[in-house]
Amino acid sequence: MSEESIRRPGGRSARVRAAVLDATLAELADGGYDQLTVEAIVARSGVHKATLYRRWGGIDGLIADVLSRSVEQPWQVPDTGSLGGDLHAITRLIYEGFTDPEQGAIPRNLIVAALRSSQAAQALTGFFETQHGLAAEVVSRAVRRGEVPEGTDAVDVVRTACAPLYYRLFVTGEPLEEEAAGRAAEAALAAARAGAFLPRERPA
Amino acid sequence: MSEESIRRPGGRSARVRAAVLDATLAELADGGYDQLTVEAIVARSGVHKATLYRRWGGIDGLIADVLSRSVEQPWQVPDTGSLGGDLHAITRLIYEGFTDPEQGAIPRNLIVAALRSSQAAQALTGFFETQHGLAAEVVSRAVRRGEVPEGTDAVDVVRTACAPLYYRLFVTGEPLEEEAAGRAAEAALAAARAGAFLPRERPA
DNA sequence: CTCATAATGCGACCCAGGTCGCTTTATGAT
DNA sequence: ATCATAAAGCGACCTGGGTCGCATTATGAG
Repeated sequence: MSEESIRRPGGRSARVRAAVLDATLAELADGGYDQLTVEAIVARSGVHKATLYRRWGGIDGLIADVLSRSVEQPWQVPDTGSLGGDLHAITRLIYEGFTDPEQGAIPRNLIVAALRSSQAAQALTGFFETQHGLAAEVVSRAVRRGEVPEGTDAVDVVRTACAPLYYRLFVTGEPLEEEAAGRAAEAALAAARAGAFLPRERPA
Repeated sequence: MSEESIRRPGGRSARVRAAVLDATLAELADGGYDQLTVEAIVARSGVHKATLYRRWGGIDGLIADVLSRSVEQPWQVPDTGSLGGDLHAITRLIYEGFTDPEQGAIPRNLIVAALRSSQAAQALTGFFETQHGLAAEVVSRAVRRGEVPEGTDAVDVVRTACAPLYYRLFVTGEPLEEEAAGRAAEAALAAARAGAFLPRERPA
């Protein structure tokens, strides 16, 4: 949206954007969901309120922008040599990313904030599409190795591994322990091996 | 919270509560997340704004009340004779509940609304705790039948079956098809059979 | 039937979120 | 260096969510 469509990528616009995004993350870090107010961001960044509304349209657009920015920073897809190892590594990454006592609050609050706005929710959809696409690579490799049957829906394996973590964190509000993350990976692995992610043939 | 703690369960309080909750559901039905405003509910129910704030404290409390009310209406846990059949029935119930072209909007918007408030999110946690507890029965039966290994974490099987549906609907925003629901059940079944939900012994 | 009072109705009020028109600044092209 | 203009600053203003004090109603007890 507000990627490189800026007419003047020179100093000022960039500085303002950086200031606002930094302030947003900072606010997200110590504050949380409810404290993420335009006033606070304006106060912290020193940018005028009207400017923020003009460029982002409000909190929603701001969160969406933060999200789309985080997509641009790719991560290293694990490659341990086995599907089980890779899935465990992925769920562990998620687990650590969200539960780290210091840095975990930022992504956690970011997702929560994104869930609270229709506009940002769309950005979230794109975010996960990207992440799923990247992560699906571990399944493709496993198919090539013959670990799981050909025709296995790679993205669905990833979804199955990740879903329980997000489910706990953001839907049911249950605590997320390390063991739960491991189990989710284990379950996805077992299901994939059993062929649960093959295109179904009969309506059952 | 606001269950039977009402001092005057007689006509008026009950009428007001019914009117407000009905109006909330109605608003949830046709409107959606963002249209769920106090003004709209007040206008539709004929109840005064101040009354609503006094009794529920705002939209958050109202949603929480609607949620806790829906918990009281228990559902029939399926018993098809096999774990696979039961899990499929459960995910199908969820699928139909949320995707029904007419009635589906209400629970969908209700969850979305609940996700948007700290207070209602707590009510959601209780809601899922109850649902999980009920649904876990199908796993307990399967353990007794010897379908899955003894020691299997029943609630975790249920979580694994349900998580992908909620994940799609409320986190990633992907569409939820019937096939995806079936696959989730299938995956949970396969994983349970393979012993993925046994207490782990070694740190792996 | 009467009465104390819980609960709602009512409207004025406050204030934070968001908008608007204008001014000022700084970017990038000439 | 100059200049047209995109973008940010600025403050007044508007709107609507949320609160307060008081009047009114209806409930349930005696």
